[in-house]
Formats: sequence, C-alpha cells, structure tokens
Amino acid sequence: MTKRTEVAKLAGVSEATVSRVLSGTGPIKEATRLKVLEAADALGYVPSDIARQFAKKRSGNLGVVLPFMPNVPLFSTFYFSQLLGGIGLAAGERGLNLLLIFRQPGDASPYAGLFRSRKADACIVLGSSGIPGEREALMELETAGYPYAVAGQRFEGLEHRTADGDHAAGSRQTVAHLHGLGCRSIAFVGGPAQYSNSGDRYAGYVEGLEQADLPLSPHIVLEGKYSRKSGLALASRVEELLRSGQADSVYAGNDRMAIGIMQGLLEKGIQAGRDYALAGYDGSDGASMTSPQLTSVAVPFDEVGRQAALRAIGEAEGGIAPSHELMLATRLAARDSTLLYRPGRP
Amino acid sequence: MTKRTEVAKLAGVSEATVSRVLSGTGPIKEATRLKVLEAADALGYVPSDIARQFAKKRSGNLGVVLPFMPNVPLFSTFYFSQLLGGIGLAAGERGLNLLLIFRQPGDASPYAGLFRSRKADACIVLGSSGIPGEREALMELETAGYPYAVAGQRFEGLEHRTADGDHAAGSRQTVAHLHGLGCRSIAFVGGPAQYSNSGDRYAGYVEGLEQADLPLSPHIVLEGKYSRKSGLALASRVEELLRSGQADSVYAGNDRMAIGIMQGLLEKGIQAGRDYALAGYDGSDGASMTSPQLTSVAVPFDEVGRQAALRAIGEAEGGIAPSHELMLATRLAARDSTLLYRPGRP
DNA sequence: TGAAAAAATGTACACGCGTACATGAGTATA
DNA sequence: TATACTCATGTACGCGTGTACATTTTTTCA
Repeated sequence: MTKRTEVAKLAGVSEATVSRVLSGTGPIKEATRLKVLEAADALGYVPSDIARQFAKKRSGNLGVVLPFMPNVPLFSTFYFSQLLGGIGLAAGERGLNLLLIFRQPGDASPYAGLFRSRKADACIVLGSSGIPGEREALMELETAGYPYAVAGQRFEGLEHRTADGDHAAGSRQTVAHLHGLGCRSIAFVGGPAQYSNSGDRYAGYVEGLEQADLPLSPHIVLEGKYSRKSGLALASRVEELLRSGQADSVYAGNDRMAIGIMQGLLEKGIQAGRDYALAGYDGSDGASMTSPQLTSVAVPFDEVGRQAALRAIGEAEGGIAPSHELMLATRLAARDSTLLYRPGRP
Repeated sequence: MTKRTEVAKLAGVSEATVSRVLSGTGPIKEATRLKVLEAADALGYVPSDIARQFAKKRSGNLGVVLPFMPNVPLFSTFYFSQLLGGIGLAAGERGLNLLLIFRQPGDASPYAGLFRSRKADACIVLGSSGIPGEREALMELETAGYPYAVAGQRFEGLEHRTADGDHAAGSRQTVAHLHGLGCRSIAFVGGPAQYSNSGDRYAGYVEGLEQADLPLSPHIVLEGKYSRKSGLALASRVEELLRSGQADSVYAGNDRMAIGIMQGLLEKGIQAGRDYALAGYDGSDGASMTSPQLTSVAVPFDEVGRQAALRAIGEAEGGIAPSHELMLATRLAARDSTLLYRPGRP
C-alpha cells in the first residue's frame, strides 16, 4: 500500500500539503495541487479511511440498529425495507455509510456501545418496542448526549427523538372511509401491544368511531402479530363476526394481517369487497397484489426513515437535538377490497 | 472519553496489560484480569473501535455494494432483502458489521475503492449486471487479490466468485411441471438481458422444452423488466397468445412480473389457474398473497447471500480464494395458479 | 521600494490502540 | 542451589492521518 510519504516525495512537497490537497482543506496553489494529484494518481494512492477516521475521531458511519429475528425475513417486510431505504438515502446525501447492527432481542447494549466504541457518529433505532429495559437503554443515549433517533416507536419522555407516520390519523381516515361506504360495525385487528404504533392505530380507530358516531364494541376488537399467518389464524373468528352480523367490515393494523384474513375468509367462500369490506395498513406493495386489491393507508416510511436519519446526522454534525416529535402525514389508498362493497347485502 | 491510561493507573498495571485483558490476548493472571476489568467497569471504559481498526489495519466491516435505484424500493424486493438477510447472518456469525454502500449506476469505483480506503475487509457485490465496465471493475478486485464475492450475477472468467441459485434447473422444473399438467405451449416472459440470471432462466426453459419434447417458438417468448408494472404492460400481448391458442400457459422470470400478468389478464376476465396456467419465479412471499396463489420456484436467496459472505470473509481471514462457482438448489412450489388448470378447456 | 499583510507551505505531534521485545517472577530439572 | 524454562508483565514504538503552529513566499499598499 502506497502511503502519503511516497506521494509527498514524488510531488516534491511536504506530507501536510499532500494531506491538504487530498482532503480539500486549507489554501493551496493550483500548480501544487495538480502536482500532488498527479503524483497520487501515478502511485495509485488513496488515503486510508481507517487512519482518517482515527485522526478525526469520526467514523463516518450512520449506525442502524435492527432487531434480529430468526426466521423472520426482516428486510422483506415493507415497513423495514422502506425505512431502511430512506435512511440510506439520507446517509448518501450526507456522505455517510450505513452500518447495520443486528440486536439480539433483549440485548440493549448495542445502543450506547455503538458510540462508546466510536463505530458510528449517529444512530437510528428501528423496530424497538416497549419491552422493559428498552426505554432505559435509550435514556442512556439521551443523558450521554449521543445523537440518535428512533423510527416507528414512541417512548414516554423521548417523543422528540421519534419520527413516525401519523398512525392515529391514518386510522381515522380508514374508519371514516368505511363509514362513508355505509359500514356500521367495523372490526379492528390490532398488532402486538408492545409496539406503540399498535396503540396509536387503535386510538385512531376509537377516535374515528366517535367522529362517525359509531359505538365501540370491545368484542369486535382482535389482536394479531402483524404477520400474514396471524391473520390467517384469526380468519375463523372474523368469519363468526361477519356471519353473525356483529361486523360488516374489517380494519386490520397492517397489510400482511389483512391479506391473511382475506385469504382465510376466501377459503370459506367469503370474499373481500363482495361480502365485507376489508382495509389494511402500510400501503405496502403486497396490497396491490391481491384480488381484489387491498385498501390501505399509505405511510411514507421511506421519508420517515430519511427524516429520522437527517435529524440524527444533523445533531452529530454540531446541530442541536430536535425538540419535537416528527409525525408524517398518511394517505388512504382506497381500492376494491372496500370500494366494491355494498352494505346491506346478506 | 476515558482512555486506556486511566484504567491502567486505576488498576495499577501497565497499559499493555489493560490492552491484553480487554482484547483477550496473551496470558494473564486471573487476579490481574479481574483488577483490570473492575477498573474498566468503574471508569466506564470501552476501547475505541476506530483506534483498534487503525492499529490492526482491519475495519471489521463486510462491505455490501448495492445498486442505487431511485424510485425503486430496493429493499422490499424479495430478491435483495433475502440476500441481504443471509449476508447479515454470515457477518454476525463472524463478528463483522455490515457496511452498506450504494453504487450509482455506471460508477464502478466503489469496488476497489472500498478496499483501497480500507473501509471493508471483504465485500459482496449485489445486483451487478453485464453492462460495460462492470466486469473490468471486478477484474480489478481479482488481480489486486481483494476478497470479494458476487451474488446473483455471473461473469465470464469470474465464475468462481459467484454464488447463485441454480436457475436453469429451476426453469427446467417449472417447464416439466407445466408439461406434466398437460400444457403444450408454454410462453416465457424473461427479464432484462443484462442480468445473467435472465439468460440462465431462459436457457433452462429451452432445455426443459427439449426434455419435454415440446417445440421452441420464439414468438411466445417475451421480455419484461422484473417489475409488476412491466408484467401488467405485457398482459395484452399475453392475452393474444392465450386467445389465439398459441400458448396455454405462462412462465414468468420472477413473481412480480407474474403477478402483474395475473392482474392484467384478470381485468380482461382471464383467470390464472382457470383459463391458463401461470408460474412465477423466486418463491417470494408475494406469491402466497395472490388468489389463486402463485406457483413459483423457491430459491434460497438467503443462503446464497450467506454462502457468498462466508466465502469472502473466509478469504479475508487468510483462507484461499474459492475455485468453483456456488450454485444452490431450487425447489418448485406448486400452487393453484397452475394446479387448478385443466388443459383442453376453451 | 520597503514594510506589512496575506497566502502557501513546512514542521512536529497527537490521535488510542496492538504488539514485538525486554524484563521480571515463578517453577521444574539436574 | 544453580540453571533453564515458562509464565506474566512492562517498555517502546508503529499504525497513517489531520492540524496547530512556525516559517517561507507572495501580494498589497503607502
């Protein structure tokens, strides 16, 4: 590996000048600049990023902490992949690389350790949940003053670190949409309670019912696991609700569960859009793959990720910590799974 | 930030001893070890990874070069997300972090630059294609002796660097399956020619026809772009082939295109599994979301990614370069989009 | 034209770790 | 008990940059 010394010698200048030319700092006479560049090129010299990082005490990495879930194709979930895409975009814009860290469930050490070991200059936490210890681990970052952001999960007292979609609003939009179609009893299939966005969606559902002047019936509120499988598993209970007339429509907390429900009911001869209205959530690509296509709430998860990253990076580069929660607008994408439904049919 | 000096002083030992204890090298008396650990703990000392990397001249990162495609939700494509998941798994197993590098189309510089700047110890190239310059850029890695692996694309002379599914076999399986159902004219919808796996799938299609003793008709071979949209766009041409009796079944080069075709034809009242047999490729989760569910070839992309990563990492850690191409077995997942089809119906 | 100011370059060292080598403390062998 | 040997620890330095400060060169301005 050629190093700075050789370039300096060949160009007939000092090492400091080489450094200045190649890092673009300090005033340099154009002639010297060219000499140095030529010498560097001739020798195939590229500064060692490792040494640079060491000298500047900055890694140039944006850490992204992801939950490690065996048997779960994490990246293929629309939610994570979109977030990650947006984060990658922001990192690219600011000249940072993305450092992916997989976190074992329950092991919160990566958070502060990431900074203490100087592996990353800023960090984004994805897929965190309300399990014990999680909040404490983040609070450690907070008190230590490390620049970070949480995407997709709210923590009490740390709201200003959060970026997410406005899920309550998304839920209200969905309920209003179903109500507008004539639905009068909307079953809700929520996600695990440990995720704050599950609660947000439920809260929006309740608010939406209120605004539509519909009663809230706890027995038509179910809970799944955000997976297609869990939707499938709930299909028979949903079937009961529909057959008994307790519900004429279903609003599922994400598209995967909605698709599972759609499939499970189809096996029993009950078609979404014909026999009941079905809405999902996330606006994933899967929603356009079903027949009928699935009504869903489009959440700009990529932008959520991007904004979260920009905040953390900005803080790392000397800015100040954000003071308020970031909540991005959602948009209802109405499709045939609800649009085709005509209430009042048997 | 507390550093080694302070720990050494508090523990009453030399800095070298602290280093040895915390990096687990060299023989250490148990008593000293505990003293040092206690002191480090008391001071909250964590060695700087940056300095470690600098001293050892190893970054501890596995670089993953991805194509940057604006407007394409890269991570949510089954193909990439599975590959990435497998790579992440391998990296975790070997104690490396994943460094994601987005490559601008046509800019091959990240490849060798990644090593010259010492950002990564080994690297995996994803989503590369046969465009000019690509092969040369990889050859540069080859001649420089950098440890790398290519997942999902073959290059002449660099086959030993490749890991991929056995797509030709997957295609043969599909054709045999359709033939077994009674299909006699199988249309093929391939992907862009710049990807070697497009060619592999086509080759397998041709071989499968031969083995089934079916003729190869160039006019029932189409080309899409691996996107659902491109499948939709081809639907009318496929319709013609089906209506005219030139084809009784369709084999698409990936699931997304197959789903697009399925949807496009459904709008025209032509149902997969009823009016024609339809098979996709990849074994993506989307294939189970359609109705009827889509027959597809399951490719262990996660294992492809994992194996590619293990090879590159192994080489970086002193092993030797692999000598042969790695090709993983595929498995046909037959579902209703073909199983329900009964040839001979109008 | 000469001094002062500005621009360009050189000198010297810190950054925080790993580790080769030197050294000291035990321990088995004769 | 002297010797050789092993184990445990200390000393000293390199890794390749960035950059504060010193120094030299060029420009400015009266």
